[in-house]
Amino acid sequence: MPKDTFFNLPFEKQEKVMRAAISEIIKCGFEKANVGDIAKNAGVAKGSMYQYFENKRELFLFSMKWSMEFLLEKYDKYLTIKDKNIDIFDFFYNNSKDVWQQMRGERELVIFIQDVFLGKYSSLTDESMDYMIKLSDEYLINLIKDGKNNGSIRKDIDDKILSLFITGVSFKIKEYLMNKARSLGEDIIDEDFKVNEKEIKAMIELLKNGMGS
Amino acid sequence: MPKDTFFNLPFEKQEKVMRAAISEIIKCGFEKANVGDIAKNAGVAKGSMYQYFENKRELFLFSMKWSMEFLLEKYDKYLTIKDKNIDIFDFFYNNSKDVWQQMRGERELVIFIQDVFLGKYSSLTDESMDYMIKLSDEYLINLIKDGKNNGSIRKDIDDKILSLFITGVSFKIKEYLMNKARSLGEDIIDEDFKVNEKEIKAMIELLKNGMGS
DNA sequence: AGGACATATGACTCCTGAGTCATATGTCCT
DNA sequence: AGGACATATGACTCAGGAGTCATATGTCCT
Repeated sequence: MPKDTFFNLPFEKQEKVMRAAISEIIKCGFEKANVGDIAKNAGVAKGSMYQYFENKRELFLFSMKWSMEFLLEKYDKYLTIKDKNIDIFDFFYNNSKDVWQQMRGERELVIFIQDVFLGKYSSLTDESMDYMIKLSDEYLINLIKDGKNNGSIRKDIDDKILSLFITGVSFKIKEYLMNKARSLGEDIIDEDFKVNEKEIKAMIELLKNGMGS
Repeated sequence: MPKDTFFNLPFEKQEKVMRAAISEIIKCGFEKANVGDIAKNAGVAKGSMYQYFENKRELFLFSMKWSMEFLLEKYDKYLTIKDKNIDIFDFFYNNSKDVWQQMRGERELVIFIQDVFLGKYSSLTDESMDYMIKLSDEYLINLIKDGKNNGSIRKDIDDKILSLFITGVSFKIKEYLMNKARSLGEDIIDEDFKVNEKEIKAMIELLKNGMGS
Protein backbone atom coordinates (compact mmCIF):
# COMPACT_ATOMS: atom_id res chain seq x y z
CA MET A 1 0.00 0.00 0.00
CA PRO A 2 1.18 3.52 -0.81
CA LYS A 3 2.01 5.91 2.00
CA ASP A 4 -0.47 8.47 3.31
CA THR A 5 1.32 11.14 1.34
CA PHE A 6 0.04 9.60 -1.84
CA PHE A 7 -3.55 9.46 -0.70
CA ASN A 8 -3.36 13.07 0.44
CA LEU A 9 -2.69 14.10 -3.14
CA PRO A 10 -5.59 15.52 -5.15
CA PHE A 11 -7.12 12.71 -7.14
CA GLU A 12 -6.04 14.17 -10.48
CA LYS A 13 -2.42 13.98 -9.41
CA GLN A 14 -2.78 10.44 -8.14
CA GLU A 15 -4.26 9.55 -11.48
CA LYS A 16 -1.43 11.22 -13.37
CA VAL A 17 1.13 9.25 -11.39
CA MET A 18 -0.66 5.96 -11.88
CA ARG A 19 -1.15 6.47 -15.58
CA ALA A 20 2.46 7.39 -16.05
CA ALA A 21 3.49 4.24 -14.22
CA ILE A 22 1.16 1.99 -16.17
CA SER A 23 2.17 3.52 -19.44
CA GLU A 24 5.83 2.92 -18.69
CA ILE A 25 5.28 -0.61 -17.46
CA ILE A 26 3.34 -1.82 -20.48
CA LYS A 27 5.95 -0.18 -22.70
CA CYS A 28 9.10 -1.46 -21.01
CA GLY A 29 8.08 -4.26 -18.68
CA PHE A 30 8.68 -4.08 -14.95
CA GLU A 31 12.45 -4.48 -14.86
CA LYS A 32 13.20 -1.84 -17.46
CA ALA A 33 10.55 0.58 -16.31
CA ASN A 34 12.35 3.66 -15.05
CA VAL A 35 11.07 5.37 -11.93
CA GLY A 36 12.77 8.61 -12.96
CA ASP A 37 10.95 8.64 -16.27
CA ILE A 38 7.66 7.78 -14.66
CA ALA A 39 8.14 10.73 -12.34
CA LYS A 40 9.00 13.02 -15.22
CA ASN A 41 5.91 12.00 -17.19
CA ALA A 42 3.75 12.43 -14.14
CA GLY A 43 5.20 15.88 -13.59
CA VAL A 44 6.72 15.17 -10.19
CA ALA A 45 10.26 14.72 -8.91
CA LYS A 46 11.80 11.31 -8.59
CA GLY A 47 12.16 11.81 -4.87
CA SER A 48 8.44 12.35 -4.57
CA MET A 49 7.81 8.91 -5.92
CA TYR A 50 9.53 7.61 -2.82
CA GLN A 51 7.35 9.81 -0.64
CA TYR A 52 4.41 7.99 -2.16
CA PHE A 53 5.68 4.44 -2.44
CA GLU A 54 8.10 2.31 -0.51
CA ASN A 55 9.77 1.07 -3.67
CA LYS A 56 9.26 0.16 -7.29
CA ARG A 57 7.57 -3.10 -6.46
CA GLU A 58 4.94 -1.41 -4.33
CA LEU A 59 4.37 1.10 -7.10
CA PHE A 60 3.75 -1.77 -9.47
CA LEU A 61 1.44 -3.70 -7.18
CA PHE A 62 -0.64 -0.65 -6.52
CA SER A 63 -0.82 0.09 -10.24
CA MET A 64 -2.57 -3.23 -10.71
CA LYS A 65 -4.99 -2.61 -7.92
CA TRP A 66 -5.68 0.91 -9.07
CA SER A 67 -6.30 -0.17 -12.66
CA MET A 68 -8.78 -2.82 -11.69
CA GLU A 69 -10.68 -0.56 -9.36
CA PHE A 70 -10.67 2.29 -11.83
CA LEU A 71 -12.04 0.12 -14.62
CA LEU A 72 -14.65 -1.45 -12.38
CA GLU A 73 -15.77 1.98 -11.25
CA LYS A 74 -15.90 3.42 -14.73
CA TYR A 75 -17.59 0.46 -16.37
CA ASP A 76 -19.52 -1.15 -13.60
CA LYS A 77 -21.75 -3.23 -15.83
CA TYR A 78 -20.27 -6.43 -14.50
CA LEU A 79 -21.75 -5.88 -11.11
CA THR A 80 -25.23 -5.33 -12.43
CA ILE A 81 -24.97 -8.44 -14.53
CA LYS A 82 -24.32 -10.47 -11.41
CA ASP A 83 -27.89 -9.93 -10.28
CA LYS A 84 -29.65 -11.30 -13.31
CA ASN A 85 -29.52 -14.98 -13.96
CA ILE A 86 -27.41 -14.38 -17.01
CA ASP A 87 -26.55 -16.99 -19.59
CA ILE A 88 -22.82 -17.71 -19.88
CA PHE A 89 -22.91 -17.26 -23.62
CA ASP A 90 -24.59 -13.88 -23.34
CA PHE A 91 -22.03 -13.02 -20.72
CA PHE A 92 -19.27 -13.88 -23.12
CA TYR A 93 -20.79 -11.70 -25.78
CA ASN A 94 -21.36 -8.75 -23.49
CA ASN A 95 -17.94 -9.13 -22.05
CA SER A 96 -16.33 -8.94 -25.47
CA LYS A 97 -18.37 -5.88 -26.25
CA ASP A 98 -17.27 -4.31 -22.98
CA VAL A 99 -13.63 -5.04 -23.64
CA TRP A 100 -13.96 -3.40 -27.02
CA GLN A 101 -15.60 -0.34 -25.57
CA GLN A 102 -13.06 -0.13 -22.80
CA MET A 103 -10.24 -0.33 -25.28
CA ARG A 104 -11.55 2.88 -26.76
CA GLY A 105 -11.52 4.81 -23.55
CA GLU A 106 -8.87 3.09 -21.51
CA ARG A 107 -6.56 1.34 -23.90
CA GLU A 108 -3.54 1.27 -21.63
CA LEU A 109 -5.32 0.12 -18.52
CA VAL A 110 -7.02 -2.69 -20.40
CA ILE A 111 -3.75 -3.81 -21.96
CA PHE A 112 -2.08 -3.71 -18.60
CA ILE A 113 -4.73 -5.81 -16.90
CA GLN A 114 -4.75 -8.28 -19.74
CA ASP A 115 -0.99 -8.66 -19.41
CA VAL A 116 -1.35 -9.20 -15.69
CA PHE A 117 -3.90 -11.96 -16.17
CA LEU A 118 -1.81 -13.51 -18.89
CA GLY A 119 0.96 -13.95 -16.37
CA LYS A 120 3.48 -11.55 -17.88
CA TYR A 121 4.37 -10.29 -14.44
CA SER A 122 3.91 -13.57 -12.66
CA SER A 123 7.05 -13.11 -10.57
CA LEU A 124 5.56 -9.96 -9.05
CA THR A 125 2.02 -10.77 -8.11
CA ASP A 126 1.21 -10.94 -4.43
CA GLU A 127 -1.67 -12.13 -2.32
CA SER A 128 -3.92 -9.26 -3.33
CA MET A 129 -3.45 -10.15 -6.97
CA ASP A 130 -3.91 -13.84 -6.36
CA TYR A 131 -7.10 -12.84 -4.65
CA MET A 132 -8.28 -10.98 -7.74
CA ILE A 133 -7.58 -13.92 -9.97
CA LYS A 134 -9.37 -16.23 -7.59
CA LEU A 135 -12.35 -13.89 -7.54
CA SER A 136 -12.76 -13.88 -11.28
CA ASP A 137 -12.27 -17.64 -11.29
CA GLU A 138 -15.00 -18.07 -8.74
CA TYR A 139 -17.29 -15.88 -10.72
CA LEU A 140 -16.78 -18.09 -13.73
CA ILE A 141 -17.37 -21.25 -11.73
CA ASN A 142 -20.65 -19.78 -10.53
CA LEU A 143 -21.71 -19.00 -14.06
CA ILE A 144 -20.99 -22.59 -14.91
CA LYS A 145 -22.96 -23.92 -11.97
CA ASP A 146 -25.91 -21.71 -12.87
CA GLY A 147 -25.67 -22.83 -16.46
CA LYS A 148 -25.75 -26.44 -15.44
CA ASN A 149 -28.76 -25.83 -13.26
CA ASN A 150 -30.80 -23.98 -15.83
CA GLY A 151 -29.89 -26.50 -18.48
CA SER A 152 -27.83 -24.36 -20.83
CA ILE A 153 -24.59 -26.21 -20.06
CA ARG A 154 -24.07 -29.96 -20.31
CA LYS A 155 -23.70 -31.71 -17.01
CA ASP A 156 -21.32 -34.52 -17.90
CA ILE A 157 -18.15 -32.42 -17.83
CA ASP A 158 -16.24 -31.39 -14.75
CA ASP A 159 -16.50 -27.71 -13.73
CA LYS A 160 -12.74 -27.28 -13.62
CA ILE A 161 -12.35 -28.50 -17.19
CA LEU A 162 -15.17 -26.30 -18.40
CA SER A 163 -13.54 -23.33 -16.75
CA LEU A 164 -10.18 -24.06 -18.40
CA PHE A 165 -11.98 -24.39 -21.70
CA ILE A 166 -13.71 -21.04 -21.40
CA THR A 167 -10.79 -19.03 -20.07
CA GLY A 168 -8.54 -20.37 -22.81
CA VAL A 169 -10.98 -19.33 -25.49
CA SER A 170 -11.88 -16.02 -23.95
CA PHE A 171 -8.29 -14.93 -23.54
CA LYS A 172 -7.59 -15.68 -27.13
CA ILE A 173 -10.59 -13.76 -28.36
CA LYS A 174 -9.75 -10.81 -26.15
CA GLU A 175 -6.20 -10.84 -27.39
CA TYR A 176 -7.52 -10.88 -30.92
CA LEU A 177 -9.87 -7.98 -30.30
CA MET A 178 -7.15 -6.00 -28.65
CA ASN A 179 -4.73 -6.47 -31.48
CA LYS A 180 -7.42 -5.35 -33.84
CA ALA A 181 -8.15 -2.32 -31.69
CA ARG A 182 -4.48 -1.46 -31.53
CA SER A 183 -4.08 -1.62 -35.27
CA LEU A 184 -7.14 0.57 -35.73
CA GLY A 185 -5.36 3.22 -33.74
CA GLU A 186 -7.34 5.99 -32.13
CA ASP A 187 -10.19 5.87 -34.60
CA ILE A 188 -12.40 3.31 -32.91
CA ILE A 189 -15.92 4.61 -32.79
CA ASP A 190 -18.91 3.12 -31.11
CA GLU A 191 -20.49 1.39 -34.03
CA ASP A 192 -17.21 -0.31 -34.91
CA PHE A 193 -17.99 -3.23 -32.67
CA LYS A 194 -20.25 -4.51 -35.41
CA VAL A 195 -17.10 -5.38 -37.31
CA ASN A 196 -16.39 -8.01 -34.68
CA GLU A 197 -19.90 -9.23 -34.16
CA LYS A 198 -19.65 -12.01 -36.69
CA GLU A 199 -16.40 -13.29 -35.22
CA ILE A 200 -17.55 -13.15 -31.63
CA LYS A 201 -20.73 -14.95 -32.52
CA ALA A 202 -18.79 -17.61 -34.37
CA MET A 203 -16.64 -18.07 -31.29
CA ILE A 204 -19.68 -18.44 -29.08
CA GLU A 205 -21.14 -20.92 -31.50
CA LEU A 206 -17.93 -22.94 -31.12
CA LEU A 207 -18.10 -22.77 -27.36
CA LYS A 208 -21.68 -23.95 -27.49
CA ASN A 209 -21.61 -26.61 -30.17
CA GLY A 210 -17.98 -27.35 -30.84
CA MET A 211 -16.06 -27.56 -34.05
CA GLY A 212 -16.83 -31.15 -34.97
CA SER A 213 -19.33 -31.97 -37.68
CA MET B 1 23.89 -16.50 -34.34
CA PRO B 2 26.69 -17.51 -31.98
CA LYS B 3 30.29 -17.10 -33.08
CA ASP B 4 32.33 -19.92 -34.58
CA THR B 5 34.05 -20.40 -31.25
CA PHE B 6 30.83 -21.71 -29.82
CA PHE B 7 30.26 -24.21 -32.57
CA ASN B 8 33.84 -25.43 -32.26
CA LEU B 9 33.09 -26.54 -28.73
CA PRO B 10 32.40 -30.23 -28.10
CA PHE B 11 28.67 -30.73 -28.15
CA GLU B 12 28.50 -31.63 -24.45
CA LYS B 13 29.91 -28.25 -23.56
CA GLN B 14 27.56 -26.42 -25.90
CA GLU B 15 24.73 -28.25 -24.21
CA LYS B 16 25.97 -27.36 -20.75
CA VAL B 17 26.09 -23.69 -21.68
CA MET B 18 22.63 -23.71 -23.22
CA ARG B 19 21.06 -25.55 -20.33
CA ALA B 20 22.63 -23.19 -17.84
CA ALA B 21 21.27 -20.24 -19.79
CA ILE B 22 17.77 -21.68 -20.10
CA SER B 23 17.67 -22.64 -16.47
CA GLU B 24 18.62 -19.12 -15.43
CA ILE B 25 16.18 -17.48 -17.82
CA ILE B 26 13.13 -19.43 -16.73
CA LYS B 27 14.13 -18.81 -13.13
CA CYS B 28 14.82 -15.07 -13.31
CA GLY B 29 13.41 -13.80 -16.57
CA PHE B 30 15.59 -12.23 -19.21
CA GLU B 31 16.41 -8.91 -17.54
CA LYS B 32 17.46 -10.40 -14.23
CA ALA B 33 19.25 -13.38 -15.73
CA ASN B 34 22.92 -12.99 -14.84
CA VAL B 35 25.50 -13.88 -17.46
CA GLY B 36 28.12 -14.40 -14.77
CA ASP B 37 25.95 -16.95 -13.00
CA ILE B 38 25.12 -18.70 -16.24
CA ALA B 39 28.84 -19.00 -16.94
CA LYS B 40 29.52 -20.33 -13.46
CA ASN B 41 26.79 -22.96 -13.75
CA ALA B 42 28.06 -23.96 -17.16
CA GLY B 43 31.58 -24.29 -15.80
CA VAL B 44 33.14 -21.62 -18.00
CA ALA B 45 34.44 -18.11 -17.41
CA LYS B 46 32.24 -15.11 -17.94
CA GLY B 47 34.62 -13.84 -20.60
CA SER B 48 34.14 -17.04 -22.55
CA MET B 49 30.45 -16.33 -22.86
CA TYR B 50 31.44 -13.31 -24.88
CA GLN B 51 33.69 -15.43 -27.04
CA TYR B 52 30.61 -17.44 -27.88
CA PHE B 53 27.91 -14.79 -28.12
CA GLU B 54 27.84 -11.16 -29.14
CA ASN B 55 25.75 -10.22 -26.13
CA LYS B 56 23.06 -11.37 -23.75
CA ARG B 57 20.30 -10.88 -26.28
CA GLU B 58 21.99 -13.16 -28.80
CA LEU B 59 22.49 -15.73 -26.07
CA PHE B 60 18.79 -15.60 -25.36
CA LEU B 61 17.68 -15.82 -28.97
CA PHE B 62 19.91 -18.79 -29.59
CA SER B 63 18.61 -20.49 -26.46
CA MET B 64 15.15 -20.47 -28.01
CA LYS B 65 16.36 -21.84 -31.27
CA TRP B 66 18.46 -24.47 -29.57
CA SER B 67 15.61 -25.61 -27.32
CA MET B 68 13.21 -26.06 -30.21
CA GLU B 69 15.68 -27.95 -32.29
CA PHE B 70 16.77 -30.10 -29.41
CA LEU B 71 13.22 -31.08 -28.54
CA LEU B 72 12.31 -31.73 -32.15
CA GLU B 73 15.35 -33.93 -32.53
CA LYS B 74 14.73 -35.86 -29.33
CA TYR B 75 11.01 -36.33 -29.80
CA ASP B 76 10.57 -36.27 -33.52
CA LYS B 77 7.13 -37.82 -33.53
CA TYR B 78 5.60 -34.64 -34.86
CA LEU B 79 7.30 -35.09 -38.16
CA THR B 80 6.05 -38.62 -38.63
CA ILE B 81 2.52 -37.52 -37.82
CA LYS B 82 2.64 -35.03 -40.63
CA ASP B 83 2.64 -37.81 -43.20
CA LYS B 84 -0.53 -39.52 -42.13
CA ASN B 85 -3.82 -37.83 -42.73
CA ILE B 86 -4.25 -37.36 -39.01
CA ASP B 87 -7.42 -36.23 -37.35
CA ILE B 88 -7.08 -32.92 -35.49
CA PHE B 89 -8.63 -34.41 -32.36
CA ASP B 90 -6.20 -37.30 -32.36
CA PHE B 91 -3.46 -34.80 -32.90
CA PHE B 92 -4.57 -32.89 -29.85
CA TYR B 93 -4.56 -36.05 -27.78
CA ASN B 94 -1.17 -37.19 -28.97
CA ASN B 95 0.24 -33.75 -28.51
CA SER B 96 -0.87 -33.62 -24.89
CA LYS B 97 0.64 -37.02 -24.32
CA ASP B 98 3.88 -35.84 -25.89
CA VAL B 99 4.00 -32.73 -23.75
CA TRP B 100 3.54 -34.86 -20.68
CA GLN B 101 6.29 -37.22 -21.69
CA GLN B 102 8.60 -34.37 -22.58
CA MET B 103 7.99 -32.76 -19.23
CA ARG B 104 9.50 -35.84 -17.66
CA GLY B 105 12.69 -35.74 -19.63
CA GLU B 106 13.09 -32.10 -20.46
CA ARG B 107 11.12 -30.13 -17.95
CA GLU B 108 13.08 -26.91 -18.28
CA LEU B 109 13.19 -26.83 -22.04
CA VAL B 110 9.46 -27.44 -22.27
CA ILE B 111 8.70 -24.75 -19.73
CA PHE B 112 10.96 -22.35 -21.57
CA ILE B 113 9.34 -22.96 -24.93
CA GLN B 114 5.88 -22.69 -23.45
CA ASP B 115 6.82 -19.32 -21.95
CA VAL B 116 8.14 -18.18 -25.29
CA PHE B 117 4.92 -19.09 -27.06
CA LEU B 118 2.89 -17.50 -24.31
CA GLY B 119 4.59 -14.22 -25.10
CA LYS B 120 6.50 -13.82 -21.86
CA TYR B 121 9.53 -12.59 -23.78
CA SER B 122 7.62 -10.82 -26.50
CA SER B 123 9.94 -7.82 -26.45
CA LEU B 124 12.83 -10.07 -27.43
CA THR B 125 11.60 -12.26 -30.23
CA ASP B 126 13.09 -11.70 -33.63
CA GLU B 127 12.37 -12.80 -37.17
CA SER B 128 13.56 -16.34 -36.57
CA MET B 129 11.14 -16.69 -33.70
CA ASP B 130 8.30 -15.09 -35.59
CA TYR B 131 9.04 -17.63 -38.25
CA MET B 132 8.66 -20.48 -35.78
CA ILE B 133 5.34 -19.17 -34.57
CA LYS B 134 4.14 -18.75 -38.11
CA LEU B 135 5.21 -22.30 -38.92
CA SER B 136 3.21 -23.84 -36.11
CA ASP B 137 0.29 -21.62 -37.04
CA GLU B 138 0.43 -22.81 -40.61
CA TYR B 139 0.58 -26.39 -39.49
CA LEU B 140 -2.60 -25.87 -37.52
CA ILE B 141 -4.33 -24.18 -40.44
CA ASN B 142 -3.48 -27.18 -42.57
CA LEU B 143 -4.92 -29.55 -40.01
CA ILE B 144 -8.07 -27.50 -40.12
CA LYS B 145 -8.21 -27.52 -43.92
CA ASP B 146 -7.73 -31.29 -43.96
CA GLY B 147 -10.39 -31.69 -41.30
CA LYS B 148 -12.86 -29.67 -43.31
CA ASN B 149 -12.11 -31.74 -46.39
CA ASN B 150 -12.49 -35.12 -44.75
CA GLY B 151 -15.63 -34.00 -42.97
CA SER B 152 -14.47 -34.09 -39.38
CA ILE B 153 -14.66 -30.31 -38.95
CA ARG B 154 -17.70 -28.15 -39.66
CA LYS B 155 -17.34 -25.93 -42.69
CA ASP B 156 -19.38 -22.90 -41.66
CA ILE B 157 -16.72 -21.33 -39.45
CA ASP B 158 -13.77 -19.30 -40.65
CA ASP B 159 -10.35 -20.97 -40.44
CA LYS B 160 -8.87 -18.08 -38.50
CA ILE B 161 -11.53 -18.31 -35.81
CA LEU B 162 -11.16 -22.05 -35.57
CA SER B 163 -7.45 -21.65 -35.12
CA LEU B 164 -7.90 -19.09 -32.33
CA PHE B 165 -10.34 -21.43 -30.69
CA ILE B 166 -7.96 -24.36 -30.74
CA THR B 167 -4.83 -22.53 -29.69
CA GLY B 168 -6.65 -20.94 -26.79
CA VAL B 169 -7.83 -24.27 -25.52
CA SER B 170 -4.62 -26.12 -26.16
CA PHE B 171 -2.48 -23.58 -24.34
CA LYS B 172 -4.71 -23.80 -21.33
CA ILE B 173 -4.62 -27.55 -21.24
CA LYS B 174 -0.86 -27.58 -21.66
CA GLU B 175 -0.48 -25.08 -18.87
CA TYR B 176 -2.67 -27.26 -16.73
CA LEU B 177 -0.66 -30.38 -17.48
CA MET B 178 2.57 -28.59 -16.80
CA ASN B 179 1.45 -27.28 -13.47
CA LYS B 180 0.41 -30.77 -12.56
CA ALA B 181 3.74 -32.15 -13.68
CA ARG B 182 5.58 -29.52 -11.69
CA SER B 183 3.68 -30.30 -8.54
CA LEU B 184 4.33 -34.00 -8.98
CA GLY B 185 8.03 -33.22 -8.83
CA GLU B 186 10.51 -35.64 -10.26
CA ASP B 187 8.35 -38.68 -9.77
CA ILE B 188 6.48 -38.68 -13.02
CA ILE B 189 6.56 -42.15 -14.47
CA ASP B 190 5.31 -43.38 -17.78
CA GLU B 191 1.98 -44.71 -16.78
CA ASP B 192 1.13 -41.48 -14.99
CA PHE B 193 -0.34 -40.01 -18.15
CA LYS B 194 -3.39 -42.12 -17.50
CA VAL B 195 -4.17 -39.75 -14.64
CA ASN B 196 -4.77 -37.07 -17.23
CA GLU B 197 -6.51 -39.16 -19.80
CA LYS B 198 -9.98 -38.43 -18.53
CA GLU B 199 -9.37 -34.70 -18.49
CA ILE B 200 -7.78 -34.57 -21.91
CA LYS B 201 -10.59 -36.58 -23.38
CA ALA B 202 -13.13 -34.28 -21.77
CA MET B 203 -11.34 -31.33 -23.31
CA ILE B 204 -11.39 -32.94 -26.73
CA GLU B 205 -15.07 -33.69 -26.30
CA LEU B 206 -15.61 -29.98 -25.64
CA LEU B 207 -13.61 -29.02 -28.69
CA LYS B 208 -15.68 -31.41 -30.76
CA ASN B 209 -19.16 -30.92 -29.43
CA GLY B 210 -19.08 -27.82 -27.29
CA MET B 211 -20.30 -27.18 -23.81
CA GLY B 212 -23.91 -26.35 -24.61
CA SER B 213 -26.67 -28.83 -23.96
C1' DA C 1 62.07 -25.07 -30.42
C1' DG C 2 59.51 -21.22 -31.66
C1' DG C 3 56.10 -18.66 -33.67
C1' DA C 4 51.33 -18.02 -35.33
C1' DC C 5 46.70 -18.50 -34.12
C1' DA C 6 42.61 -19.86 -31.38
C1' DT C 7 40.57 -19.98 -27.02
C1' DA C 8 40.08 -19.27 -21.82
C1' DT C 9 40.03 -16.37 -17.94
C1' DG C 10 38.48 -13.15 -14.34
C1' DA C 11 39.76 -8.66 -12.69
C1' DC C 12 38.42 -4.41 -14.26
C1' DT C 13 35.67 -0.56 -16.41
C1' DC C 14 31.77 1.83 -16.77
C1' DC C 15 26.98 2.82 -17.00
C1' DT C 16 22.45 2.56 -15.40
C1' DG C 17 19.06 3.34 -12.33
C1' DA C 18 16.92 2.31 -7.58
C1' DG C 19 16.79 4.40 -3.51
C1' DT C 20 18.58 8.44 -0.12
C1' DC C 21 19.08 12.82 1.91
C1' DA C 22 19.95 17.58 2.80
C1' DT C 23 17.64 21.44 1.57
C1' DA C 24 13.75 24.27 -0.07
C1' DT C 25 9.05 25.32 -0.17
C1' DG C 26 4.49 25.35 1.59
C1' DT C 27 0.76 25.23 5.08
C1' DC C 28 -1.44 25.83 9.20
C1' DC C 29 -1.60 26.92 13.70
C1' DT C 30 -1.32 30.49 18.00
C1' DA D 1 5.88 36.59 13.15
C1' DG D 2 7.67 32.34 14.05
C1' DG D 3 7.73 27.67 14.78
C1' DA D 4 6.06 22.91 13.97
C1' DC D 5 4.98 19.72 10.55
C1' DA D 6 4.13 17.89 5.83
C1' DT D 7 5.64 17.66 1.30
C1' DA D 8 8.68 18.55 -2.88
C1' DT D 9 12.99 18.30 -5.12
C1' DG D 10 16.99 16.64 -7.72
C1' DA D 11 21.87 16.03 -6.93
C1' DC D 12 24.09 12.28 -4.96
C1' DT D 13 25.34 7.45 -3.39
C1' DC D 14 26.00 2.98 -4.32
C1' DA D 15 25.35 -1.80 -5.94
C1' DG D 16 24.87 -4.76 -9.59
C1' DG D 17 25.92 -6.51 -13.65
C1' DA D 18 26.89 -6.18 -18.93
C1' DG D 19 30.57 -6.03 -21.63
C1' DT D 20 36.07 -5.44 -22.22
C1' DC D 21 40.80 -6.50 -22.23
C1' DA D 22 45.39 -7.79 -20.99
C1' DT D 23 47.28 -11.96 -19.99
C1' DA D 24 47.63 -17.00 -19.76
C1' DT D 25 47.08 -21.37 -21.71
C1' DG D 26 46.71 -24.52 -25.42
C1' DT D 27 47.24 -26.37 -30.14
C1' DC D 28 49.16 -27.06 -34.41
C1' DC D 29 52.25 -26.18 -37.77
C1' DT D 30 57.43 -26.31 -39.96
